Amino acid sequence: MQDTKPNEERGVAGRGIRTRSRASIGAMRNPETHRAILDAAAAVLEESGYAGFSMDAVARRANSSKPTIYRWWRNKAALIMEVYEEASEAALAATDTGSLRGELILRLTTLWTWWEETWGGEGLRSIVAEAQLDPVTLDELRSRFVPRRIEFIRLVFDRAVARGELADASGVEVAVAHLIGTSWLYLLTGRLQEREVIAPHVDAVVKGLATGSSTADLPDR
Amino acid sequence: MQDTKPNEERGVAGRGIRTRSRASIGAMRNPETHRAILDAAAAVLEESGYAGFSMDAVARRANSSKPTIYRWWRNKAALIMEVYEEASEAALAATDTGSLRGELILRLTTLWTWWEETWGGEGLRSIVAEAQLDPVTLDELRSRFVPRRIEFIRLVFDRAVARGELADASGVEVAVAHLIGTSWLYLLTGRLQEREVIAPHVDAVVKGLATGSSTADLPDR
Amino acid sequence: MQDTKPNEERGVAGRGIRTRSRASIGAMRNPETHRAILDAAAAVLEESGYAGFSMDAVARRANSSKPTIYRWWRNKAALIMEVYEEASEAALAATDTGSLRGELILRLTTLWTWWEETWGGEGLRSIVAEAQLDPVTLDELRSRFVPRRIEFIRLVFDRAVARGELADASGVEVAVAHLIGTSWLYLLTGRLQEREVIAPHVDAVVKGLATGSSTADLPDR
Amino acid sequence: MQDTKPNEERGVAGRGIRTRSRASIGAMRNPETHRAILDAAAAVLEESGYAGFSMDAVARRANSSKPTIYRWWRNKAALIMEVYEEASEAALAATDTGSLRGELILRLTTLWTWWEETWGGEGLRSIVAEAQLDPVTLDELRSRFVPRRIEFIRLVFDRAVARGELADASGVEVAVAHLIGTSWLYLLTGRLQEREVIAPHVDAVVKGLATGSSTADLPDR
DNA sequence: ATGTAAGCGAGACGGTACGTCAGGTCTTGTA
DNA sequence: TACAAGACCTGACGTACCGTCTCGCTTACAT
Repeated sequence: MQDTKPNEERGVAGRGIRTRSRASIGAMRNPETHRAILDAAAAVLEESGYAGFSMDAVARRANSSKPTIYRWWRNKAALIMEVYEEASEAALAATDTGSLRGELILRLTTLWTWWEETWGGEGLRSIVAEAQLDPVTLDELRSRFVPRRIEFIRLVFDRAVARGELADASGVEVAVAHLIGTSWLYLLTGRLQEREVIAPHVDAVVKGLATGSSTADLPDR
Repeated sequence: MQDTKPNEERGVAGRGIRTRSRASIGAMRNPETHRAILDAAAAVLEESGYAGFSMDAVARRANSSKPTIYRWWRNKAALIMEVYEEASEAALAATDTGSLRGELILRLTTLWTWWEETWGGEGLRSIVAEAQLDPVTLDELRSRFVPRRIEFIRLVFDRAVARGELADASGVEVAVAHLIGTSWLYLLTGRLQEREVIAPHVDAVVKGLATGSSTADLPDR
Repeated sequence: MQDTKPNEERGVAGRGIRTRSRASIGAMRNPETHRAILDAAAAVLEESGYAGFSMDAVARRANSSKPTIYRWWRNKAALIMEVYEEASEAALAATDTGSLRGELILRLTTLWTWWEETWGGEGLRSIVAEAQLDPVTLDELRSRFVPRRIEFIRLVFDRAVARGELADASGVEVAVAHLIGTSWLYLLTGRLQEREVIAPHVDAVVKGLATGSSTADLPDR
Repeated sequence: MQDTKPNEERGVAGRGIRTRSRASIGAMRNPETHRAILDAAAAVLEESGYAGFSMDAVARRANSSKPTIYRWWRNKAALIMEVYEEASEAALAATDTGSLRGELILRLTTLWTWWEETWGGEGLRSIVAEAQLDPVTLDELRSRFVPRRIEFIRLVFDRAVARGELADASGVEVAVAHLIGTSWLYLLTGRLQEREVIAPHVDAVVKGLATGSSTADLPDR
């Protein structure tokens, strides 16, 4: 995730542009190439968005080649997923504010802001869109990608349970789906700037959990 | 639905005043062709899904032609939106079971089932994916398409208010976003078969509304 | 060929643009419409050349409609042929300078100049190109159109025979084909500005005819 | 012929000095594909003529693809030109019968026959027609294509000069234009079957050259 | 030290779809 | 019945991007 070669000869140009092409380093995967491709992918997403994101553009930008990209990533979606996960982990560091509500609001606000102000949102929009085109990618999205995003929110609830703010973890499943689903909805419909809806949603979630998750007293239809 | 303007905008003035009459007499849009194209679009979605949905395929299937399709619909997304809205209105007729909870569960279950068992889900997935590719489509999605979907759920809450089951409409906004967001999340990640999550989500929503929407007693971060 | 309606209400705009649309004059062919279409065809050729010459453009320009054009002309080529013949007759009036050589040079120079400085050349280039696309048009070109163009040159030779400058008309066939063929070659390859080649060709023709057309003294292979 | 430059120009320097080596190693143009496309182009011309000649048809026939064709040929005209030049060189081999007249008649007869009995004529008709649609193609026709065709005839005259049958090369320019122009005229108007006109034209040319090209004794207009 | 096998760049390639253009026909309602 | 308006089908255009392939260079590592 970090360049570990201290003596690398990367040019001055910014992210994703290798100024000199370079050949193989032998019969092993070249980490510099790998890095350059990920950086280029991020840069292309940043500059051109999903609509302008083509494998050719990434290869050109990375001073690499399409076959090399396809050697390491199954397809466009896999590449975007990797670069998204890497960047989101770096950008969305853990927080602990001591209260469930505060932490959720902070976390979601940070997320929405990252989505809107970097290529992050474009990245996730790309992943979702690509997944609609290919069953394998959709499966990858469901079984691997989304669970990790869920974990990102779920941790907050786990901490609340640990410190006794929540009695148990029942209802957390629903709460997380509520927050993730709503966030995606706002992302995918271009409404990320409506940041003021975050607090009400968090409040609804927190209140729902606080009063217990029993549904026994609810009238059936 | 069924905006029949041939690609450029009609006048803005509403309220029954046609700002400009049709520029001339002459051949009118052929409703049979219109119908055939919509039917073909649905059929292609059904048979080939979003990945196999091409304007060529629709034109071929409708015994029509690409120029004719593009005369009436700006792009793929516009066509799918129209056919989706038409079909969803027909398939998801109103219900009234007398209780907010029951009605929401019924409505969502019906929706998820329609999505999964017809081309409906494929249609919405297509619309969302296409919107990520084109700003104009995204705008159309946000400003026209989603509000109508929201209305579909909101009506249920309005009825609950009318019959006194809910004190007021505060919090409905959040509740609707919760349900729509969650539904989209499950649709877009291929988890529509997990129908058992519907009830817990509805319960969370109903309970949240029942106990009032005040957040004054919630601890800030 | 001329507008014969003195009280017509043509606008001020130049050739080929009817400022107001007008409807049918009943169950007969409307000569004004006919005229407007021919004028529009010439105007479109002038402004956009063969590449930009479309039936839609002509209809629009004439404030007429495609069905009306197709009612009177079989296809694009037929329309261009008519407008070309009309204009060429008007532009290339007869001449009589008293000598075969002088008359041929004058006639050809006038023709090349008309081709180059008006839409005339574009018109003939269009006709030739269209004829390569459709056998019926090619037949029309061979059996009707070209003979008239040949006549245009042949007359000069006939006059030379009449005044005794030529002994007989033998060899005229070859001479005419030589001049027409060369002119077309220069037109179709975009070399009309090389006007200085006209005289040498005319000289070759005149000399060939003057010395008799007998080939008896020529060595066989 | 067979310019294999991928659409943009190579360096201008000629004479065996490659001004720039290939930017990189890597996959070379596949000669089989190149061959297949040329063959397919000829086959489509043969079977469907110019009217039925589409890039789609060629791509389909060659088991290739449109982008591949457009990678190597700027447009339809460029493709037809290459295939025409290749085939005409193969079909119209040099001849030497010892007399100017005999050689010209043989050469023209061979040409007209090849035009009429193979797709050759259709090819040239296509080239001429296409050139009327696009200025760049017209320029290519004038500056490169036609000079080569002229050379084909001019060689005959050069040989006649060499063996003393002609005093000098003056007048050859006119003679060649006469023969090419006439041949094109008969080709483009669908009169190739009138092979009997060849000899008179050749005779006119030969006689004109034999008696010198001086025009001093000709009366001016 | 040397052969081998992989990584790599360059980019050609087949395929599929895009959105547009033009030709020529058909339909509608007006004059 | 001629006409304008324009909808319509057909078929081709030239381009974009996908993911695969071939080529020949370079280099680590096993021999």
